[in-house]
Amino acid sequence: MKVSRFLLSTMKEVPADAEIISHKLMLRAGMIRKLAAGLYTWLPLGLRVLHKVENIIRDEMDKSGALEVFMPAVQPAELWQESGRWDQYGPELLRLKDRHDREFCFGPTHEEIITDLIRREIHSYKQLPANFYQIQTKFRDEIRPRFGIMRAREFLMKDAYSFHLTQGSLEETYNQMYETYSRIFKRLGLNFRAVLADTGNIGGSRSHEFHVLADSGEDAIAYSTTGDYAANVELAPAVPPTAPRGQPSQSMAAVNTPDQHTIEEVSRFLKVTPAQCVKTLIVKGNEGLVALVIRGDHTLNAVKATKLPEISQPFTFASPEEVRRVTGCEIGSLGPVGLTIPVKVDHSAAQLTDFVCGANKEGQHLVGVNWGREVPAPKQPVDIRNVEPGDPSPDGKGVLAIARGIEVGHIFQLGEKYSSAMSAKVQDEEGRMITLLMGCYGIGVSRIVAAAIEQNHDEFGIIWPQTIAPFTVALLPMNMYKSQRLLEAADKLYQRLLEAGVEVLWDDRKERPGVMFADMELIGIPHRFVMGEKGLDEGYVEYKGRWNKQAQNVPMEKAVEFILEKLRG
RNA sequence: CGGGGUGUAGCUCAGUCUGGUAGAGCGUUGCUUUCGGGAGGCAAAGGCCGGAGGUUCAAAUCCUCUCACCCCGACCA
Repeated sequence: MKVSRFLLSTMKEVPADAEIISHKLMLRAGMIRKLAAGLYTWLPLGLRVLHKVENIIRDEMDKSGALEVFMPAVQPAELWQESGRWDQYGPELLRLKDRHDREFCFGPTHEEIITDLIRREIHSYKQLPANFYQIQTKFRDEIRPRFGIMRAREFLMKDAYSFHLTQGSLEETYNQMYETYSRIFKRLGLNFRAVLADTGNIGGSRSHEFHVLADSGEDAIAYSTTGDYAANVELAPAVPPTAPRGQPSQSMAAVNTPDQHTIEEVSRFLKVTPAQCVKTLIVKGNEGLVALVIRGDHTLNAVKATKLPEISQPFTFASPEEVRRVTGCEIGSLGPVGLTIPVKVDHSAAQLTDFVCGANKEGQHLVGVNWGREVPAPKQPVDIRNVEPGDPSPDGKGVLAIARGIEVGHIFQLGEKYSSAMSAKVQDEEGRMITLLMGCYGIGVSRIVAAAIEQNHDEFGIIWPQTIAPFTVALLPMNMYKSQRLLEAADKLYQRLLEAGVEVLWDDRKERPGVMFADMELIGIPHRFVMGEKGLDEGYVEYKGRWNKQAQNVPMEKAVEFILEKLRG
């Protein structure tokens, strides 16, 4: 490709609304342009990368034996009503009506569609197991689209759905997908980690997420520093303390704590550690309000809390008015002592003796509080906090550390959730109708492009992993339009590279060298040949890898072979 | 959805408080130069000041309404 025939829309300045590095670089490199909130056009440069990602995924999925299909993006409401998700999904589901006033949605995912297809097409156990995938545009009406393509509303996703007669077969395919995903992310040149995950509103049981490790990641993942354990913090269980609760040594007393509301303020004011305090959070339950008590230095895990039978879904904090009605005081002075609503206590908080808590009176806290004395001892402490770095690993090996990750893949064992709701059944060997078991496996294709940039960039721009670079080699002749023989030499090398199947981008613009260098570095082409009159005289081209500090000279006639060698290596 | 903010040239932004003929830098086009790191010079094109209504002799500027976009937001108890 010649730059003069390409749309190279690079920018020096950064559009004001880009926050994270991948968003800035994708805009500056001319990969994407925003149309509206969460909606992006892919320019030719970006699309080349997107297609590379897509093709690697397609290749590995095909190798795994999965079959590609292509389902409609727009889906009839009936199927969603049948699965029950039409009502469950909420405002994230973009709903539409056609001219006959029939209801549709723009698919955020395709469980209903594939299940409908399979129940019509597959009738015998002999056709199982089966795994179908597609690469499709999805739409989720996110509350707050941000970070460019990273959290867009419209995005490209690879989703696969497998069907099984037995749990064993489901597990086999699940494990195979786990391996396939690992190969895909490895080929994409990403530093990633598979972690245990919550199943969210897709439903089902067992689940892993694949995260690209990056500080800008929106998810926190907990992993054992010595063992194999890794899980999304949403899910990672906090190991309950094993030691029995100690004996009280203080008597309870109320102290004045004027204008001290946060744990930090109160603990500093009273000269105790946050871990010696408890915080009381009041949330909506299925029957009135419920108080949740956790240790002052811990944070609530809403995903875990929502799984308690007493807590209503979705997880919602009580409003200040509701809190006042139930406790008679403001948020900021709450405590478990004397509460009349149900109280659920985290394991670590239940372990405390002589602790500090709000007095349920404005400007007062209680010290020397003890379970089983001023407050009923929690009969069944619960796990409702986020794990912290240094907590014991749930598998008993080592302690946990926390890293940030970008979720790029998610695999689930759905079980019968959709197949039973939509009665997708086949006959087994004995002619019995068996409800299918399902697995589902997603990859955020467009998000991967952003994630790859988060992991691979420097002050000059993007540094593409070889396998997804939009072009392999940048060919930069210096002042070519002043030298006919340089132009001819550049053209010759260009043709030779093309014939060798190398994706070369020839900067044939009448630009100054600085502009060419800056552009090619910004758009992240991994290999660069620079040609000048001097090199021509002496029979070499200058080579520099995008990640190299130093350039080197390569004999002109060896240039193609040199690149091919680099690509093999 | 709640709170905050921003809409002026393709991009980044001044100008708005204090009303009086629309600005800069970058980019674009043409010419020029000593042309290996976004260089210099000359010239030019390009804006209903997000939209609608109002106040005024006069509105980018003041008022009202609207639309769009951005940021923050339940782990505070």
